Amino acid sequence: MSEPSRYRPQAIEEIWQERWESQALDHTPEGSTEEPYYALSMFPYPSGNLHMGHVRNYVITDVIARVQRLRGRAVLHPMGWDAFGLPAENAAIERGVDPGAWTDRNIASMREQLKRLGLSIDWSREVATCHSDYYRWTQWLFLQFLDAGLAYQKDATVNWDPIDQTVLANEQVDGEGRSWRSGALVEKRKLRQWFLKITAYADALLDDLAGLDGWPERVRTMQANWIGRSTGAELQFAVLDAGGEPSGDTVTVFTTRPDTLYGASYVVLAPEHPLVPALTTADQAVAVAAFCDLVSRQSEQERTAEDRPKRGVPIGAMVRNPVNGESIPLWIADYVLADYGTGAVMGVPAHDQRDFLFARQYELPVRQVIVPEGADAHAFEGGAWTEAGVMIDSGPFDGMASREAAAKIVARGETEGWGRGRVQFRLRDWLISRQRYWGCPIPVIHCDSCGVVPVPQDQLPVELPRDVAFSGKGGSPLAQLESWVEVACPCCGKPARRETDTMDTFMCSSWYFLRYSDPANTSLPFSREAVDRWLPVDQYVGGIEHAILHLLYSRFFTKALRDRGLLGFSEPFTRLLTQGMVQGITYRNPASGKYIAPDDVADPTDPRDPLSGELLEVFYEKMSKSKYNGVDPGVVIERYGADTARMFILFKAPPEKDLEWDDADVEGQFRFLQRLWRLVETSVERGVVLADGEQRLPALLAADAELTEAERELRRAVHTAIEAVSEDLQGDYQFNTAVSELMKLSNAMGTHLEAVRPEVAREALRTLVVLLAPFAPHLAEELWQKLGANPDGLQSVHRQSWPSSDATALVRDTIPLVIQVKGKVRGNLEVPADADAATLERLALESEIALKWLEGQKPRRVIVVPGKLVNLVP
RNA sequence: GGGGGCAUGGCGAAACCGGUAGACGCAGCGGACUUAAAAUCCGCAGGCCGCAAGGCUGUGGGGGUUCAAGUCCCCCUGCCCCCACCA
Repeated sequence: MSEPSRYRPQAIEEIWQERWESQALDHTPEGSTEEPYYALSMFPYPSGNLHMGHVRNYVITDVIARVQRLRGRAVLHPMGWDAFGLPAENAAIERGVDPGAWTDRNIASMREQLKRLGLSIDWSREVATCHSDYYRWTQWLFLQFLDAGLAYQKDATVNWDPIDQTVLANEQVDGEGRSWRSGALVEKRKLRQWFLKITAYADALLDDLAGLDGWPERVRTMQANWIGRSTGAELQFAVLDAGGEPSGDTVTVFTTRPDTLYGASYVVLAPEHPLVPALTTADQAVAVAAFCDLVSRQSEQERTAEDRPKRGVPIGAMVRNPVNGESIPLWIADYVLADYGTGAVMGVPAHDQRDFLFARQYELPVRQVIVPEGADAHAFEGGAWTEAGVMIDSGPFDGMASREAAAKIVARGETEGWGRGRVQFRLRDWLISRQRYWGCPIPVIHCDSCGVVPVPQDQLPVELPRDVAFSGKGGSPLAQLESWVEVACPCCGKPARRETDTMDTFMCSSWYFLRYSDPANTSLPFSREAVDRWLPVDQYVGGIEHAILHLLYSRFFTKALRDRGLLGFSEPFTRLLTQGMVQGITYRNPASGKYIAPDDVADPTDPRDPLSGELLEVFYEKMSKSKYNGVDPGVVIERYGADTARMFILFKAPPEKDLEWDDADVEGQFRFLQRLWRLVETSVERGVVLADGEQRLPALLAADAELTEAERELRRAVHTAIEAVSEDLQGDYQFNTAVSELMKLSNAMGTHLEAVRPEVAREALRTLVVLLAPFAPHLAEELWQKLGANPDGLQSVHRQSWPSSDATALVRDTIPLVIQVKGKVRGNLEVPADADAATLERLALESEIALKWLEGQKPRRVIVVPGKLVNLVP
């Protein structure tokens, strides 16, 4: 016997990757009759470094794609790059490199890192949003939105960095209202900005969530909350002049509780409300001006601080409550938001906690008009009663249920002309303008004569100029490049100016999944035929951090493009899997708060600060550089191979849960793969190979129904594994238990393989290797070839078909019957598998267990669950 | 404040529709092999009592439904996530 070879992933993985690539094994079958399946990972930003979060994401999608191929589907499994964005521009500013070249280098390096994972990606369909053959179509789609009236310009209040002279995204302003880069206090500025009218689809985006039953409930809820539909009413309060007569002005409030109208003791406007200057009386002018000034200088943080005291001033005017004619004062207050509802609310202190606090502070009347059902007293103290109840002190509505009264009051308002029902959304239109260089240019031209003129389609793409200077100061480099900005108007030919804003990168990522269906199309972003063939995406996989924005924007794009006739479906992603984070072991000195690198901790069982000797806290947290708890995928692959990394990630935790990286567990996975290697090695040495005679198993089964006990056991293990793994890989993906089923099968094979006839051994080996293929593709392929008599005689294991289980192999003659007495398990009884309930009851009653525990009593009741248990209740 | 989720051995986790809780693995312990170690193989392993046979107990806490509850219902506690002066 020769020296057994060892499993050395380094020696096989890259070889197989190259061979698969040269055979175009992962190319998307076009024009095939097989049913299409689209498996998609959220594409990465090309930072240049692959981290474990990426690895987890792509490995999960890869397993899904590989399983679907084995099941006979035509699979589209693409990859691309979300390649516009600030890091490239910062690299340009800080190091003087060209953002495009910097991005392309990162893409090249990340692509190589990805390929080492053995992902079955069709790289021929790769897209990068920063390449003009892609962003040309982003621009084309923008023009579609413009044409549909879904893209428009308006003045908006934005975060303005006065030092860097640029607009910042909300995420780029820290908690103290300072720019993340310049450190300057950010100002609010009004600038003309581009928006997409996502609110036009608010109802559809909300209502269609109900049909997305392949999405996590959590994500659907988050989107629903974000859209925030609330049903209520707009009510008009007439402004009164000094003599108490209507002045002609009207204040309109939005409320979800029209039933509380009789309890309104004041009306309050946002300080920015446009009517404030006109309605302020002379004696309040100074106080109002001072208050507005104070509010405008408050930072975002101050206005949203916890326990914010509510402040306001009366502006002098009075308004009339439309339902009872009462005169009540008009205030302004900082707790009313200018950009929600009408920017005005009615103050009902008895039935709104904020109004209650405000009224108490300024000694405004608190009048209860709804009481809890069954209560007759004015029953609350210290807060507002905000639930539904029964109406009191509300004129003709007294005694009515408040829900009913709400509708009646609105109806009366509609009759009398002071109220109407209204649906309000929290969702705002999407601000897509960025005063940045490294983004997709907005393809419009501003002409003094013609106004906003779209760039003609035959002039797309509007390319980003490469000869720009990056100073990081003075706003967008595009705006400073006169040669690029100055252009003839496509309409009238007179001198005009290009739009210098670029698009939010979320624009580019809102349609990339459509482009993969038809990536080489040079006349359209995608053909209707291709997009309708492959989409919607069958399974989308990515991080929960995109639960709202990216997924909502993509849904909006899909619906808007459907209405333009560009595609024929309403939702882009049929199923969504949000994978958990990858956490690294983290050491922190609790006294100093400093993080310590694991390498600097001498003894992990007694972790000490290497400098001070203090005891360290140990916990798992999301991997990050600053916490020294990251694990480099490249290092892991170098050491254990991609297959071990894949198996570990899949086995360690269910996909949607956080995963704790643990080197010892990685070792454990490696050992498992080594065992599989030896199992096959040993079989091959015994001459058990797959190339010949495999078809003889059915003959053996037919001719020799009396298999040995070991053969039956092994076959049962094989077919149990097929059933269990198949089950784990559909519906909810349970890769962790699927891997554990492979382990069980390998354990059973370790026990029985040498004791069974070759035909039975072959079936087990073949099944194990095919089931393993989606998880550990390189090792499975290597084992597949080792098992073949002629190394080139068998096709790739990845071109096999998913095994189906043989019900006869699962049949048992006897089963262990659980005997319970009064619900407690008291023992097992081996009984014929096909025994009926009466037989089971008799066997149970005759058993020693019954004799011992019933102590001669006759059971009052006997519950028989055939195939499972008998419960004897004395 | 509103909404969503989670809680099972030393650890990661499993458990179909209510039917033997802890599969599978990590760490641990014992044994075989070895001069020795590593690797490998075999075995043990929720807790408590017991030499053992065996018994009691056990899925964050309390109650309930049921022949039977990790699983269903009510209340409580702790942790995580999202939104948040949204009228």
